Amino acid sequence: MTLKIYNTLARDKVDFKPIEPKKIRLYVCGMTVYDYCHIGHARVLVSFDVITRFLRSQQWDVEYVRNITDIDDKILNRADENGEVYTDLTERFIHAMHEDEAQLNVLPPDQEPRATAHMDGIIDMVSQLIDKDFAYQANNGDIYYRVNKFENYGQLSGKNPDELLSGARIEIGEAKEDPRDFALWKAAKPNEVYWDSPWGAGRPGWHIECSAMSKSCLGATFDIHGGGPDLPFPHHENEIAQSEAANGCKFVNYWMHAGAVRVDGEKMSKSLDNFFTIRDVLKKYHPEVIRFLIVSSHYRSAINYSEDNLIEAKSGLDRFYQTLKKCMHIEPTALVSLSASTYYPRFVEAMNDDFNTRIALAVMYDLVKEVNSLGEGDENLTSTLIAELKAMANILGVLQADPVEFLQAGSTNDGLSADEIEAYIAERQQAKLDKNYARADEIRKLLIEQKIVLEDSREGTTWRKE
RNA sequence: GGCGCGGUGGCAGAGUGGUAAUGCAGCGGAUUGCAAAUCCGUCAACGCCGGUUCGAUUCCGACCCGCGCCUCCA
Repeated sequence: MTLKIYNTLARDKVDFKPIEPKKIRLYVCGMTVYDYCHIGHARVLVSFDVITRFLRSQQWDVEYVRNITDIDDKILNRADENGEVYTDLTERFIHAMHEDEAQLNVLPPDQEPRATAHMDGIIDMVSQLIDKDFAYQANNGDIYYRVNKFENYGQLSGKNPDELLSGARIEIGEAKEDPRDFALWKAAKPNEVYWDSPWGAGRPGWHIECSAMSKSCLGATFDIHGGGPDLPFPHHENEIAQSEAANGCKFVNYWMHAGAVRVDGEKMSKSLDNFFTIRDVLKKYHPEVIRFLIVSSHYRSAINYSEDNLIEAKSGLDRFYQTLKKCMHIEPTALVSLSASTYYPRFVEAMNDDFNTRIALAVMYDLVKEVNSLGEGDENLTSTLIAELKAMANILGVLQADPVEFLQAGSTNDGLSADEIEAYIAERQQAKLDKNYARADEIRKLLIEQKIVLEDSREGTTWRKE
C-alpha cells in the first residue's frame, strides 16, 4: 500500500517516495520559547506526533527532528520586560512546553536542536552564502540574503518575486539592497547578547537557524519538512533559498503544513492576542479531549476552537470509554497479527491516504458498534476486537486513560468527592431494596445537579461525570 | 490588489462521475422500578448559475459568501 502525502510544493496529494528505502527524515519547525504553548501549537505537536506514530507502525524508520528557537527578538524583548536573563526565560518555557507535550501524550522527537547550540553551523552557512554571493553585509553591520539572486524564490508559497518587490514595505533607515532581502545575521546592539562571527558580534536571523539545524541533524537533502499554517511564507520560502543556495542541492522533497486553529472564525495567533494556552484548557478538560478534538478532523483543514467542540470531543471519547470499560485489562494486539482484522486494514488505508484521521476514527467507531452489539457469550471475539481497538488507538495516541477514571473525571474538578458519591449510591441502593423509589430518584436527581450520572447494571451501580 | 483554500443534514466532519461515511443532538422501539449506558429503527445535507456528460455534490467556467498568506506568528 502506498503512502500518499499532500505536498505544499506540488499543491497536490502525491505518492511518497523516500530518499532511502523505508527511511523518513522529518524536520518540523518547533516553538519560539517566550511564552506558553497555545492550541495552535498543540495542533502541530499532535498532528506530527500522530504522523510519526503511524509511520513507525508501518515499519518506516522515522528520524524526527523538531527544533527550539531559543534566541530571537521576541525572546529578548520579553526577557527585557521581565527584567530577567533571557536564558532563564527560555529554560522556563522549554520546561513548560515539555510538560504540555507530556500532558497531550506527544512523544519527544528524536532530536530537539536549539538554535543557540548550532551557532557554528549557522555561521558556516552564512559564510558560504557570502562566498557564493548570495549574501552581503550592509552598512549597518547586518548580513542579508540577496533574494534577487535565487531564481526559484516564491516556488513554495506561489509568490511572484516581482510582485513581492512592488508590495514590499520599506523601513526607515533601510540598509538592504532590495526590500525583499531578509536578515541572516543581525549585528549586536549595545548590551545585547551576541556571538562572535567573521562579520562581527551578533546573532542569527530566524530563518537561517532552521536551514543550519536541519542540515546538521538530517543532511542537506531530506524527505519531509513540516510546520504550522503561517510558515510557508516567508519562513519556509527563505529556508529553501538559503539551503539550496548554500548546499547546491534540493533541500526538501515534501512540505507538509498543518491547518489553522480558529477562534470565532479568526485565526488564533499570538499577534492577534486571541489565543488559548494548552494549560488554560487543561484546567477544565482532560488532555485527551484536546488531542481527540485535533484528531477528529484532517490535519490540513481549519478547526474551530470552541467550548461546544470540546464538549463534543468529550462525548465522542465517552463512547469509546464506555465500551472499553466493559473489558478492562486487555492488551493491544501486536500490529503484525492484525492482518486478519476487518477493521485494521481500513484504518491503515485511511492513514496512508494523507493521514486521514477522521476516517480512521470512523473505522474505530464501527468496531465499537460491533463490540457493543455482541452478546455475553462472545467474550473471545470481544477481547479480540477490544485489543484491535487499542492497537489503533495507540497509533492515534488516544484512549490511553483508565476508562473509569476518564469517565469520572468529567469536565470539571469541583463538586462532590468520590466518597460522597459512593455514600449516596449506597443509600440509593438501600432505598431501592426497600422499594422506596421516591428516595432513590431523589438521590439520583440530586447527583444529576452535580453533573453526576448514575448507571445501573447487573454488576451494580457506577457513576460518571458529564 | 496578488496568490491560495473552503462553502456537505440541527451541529461537527469525511468522501465520491451513478443508492453521500462517522460522531453528537432529535424522534420511535427494545432494555430499565424509572433513568443512564447500550442495541435496533428513523428523520434530515452537497452556496448560486451555466457548461461537459446517458448521468455532477464530485470535472470546467462565472458569481456570491467565508477564510488564509502577502509583516513577527504553529
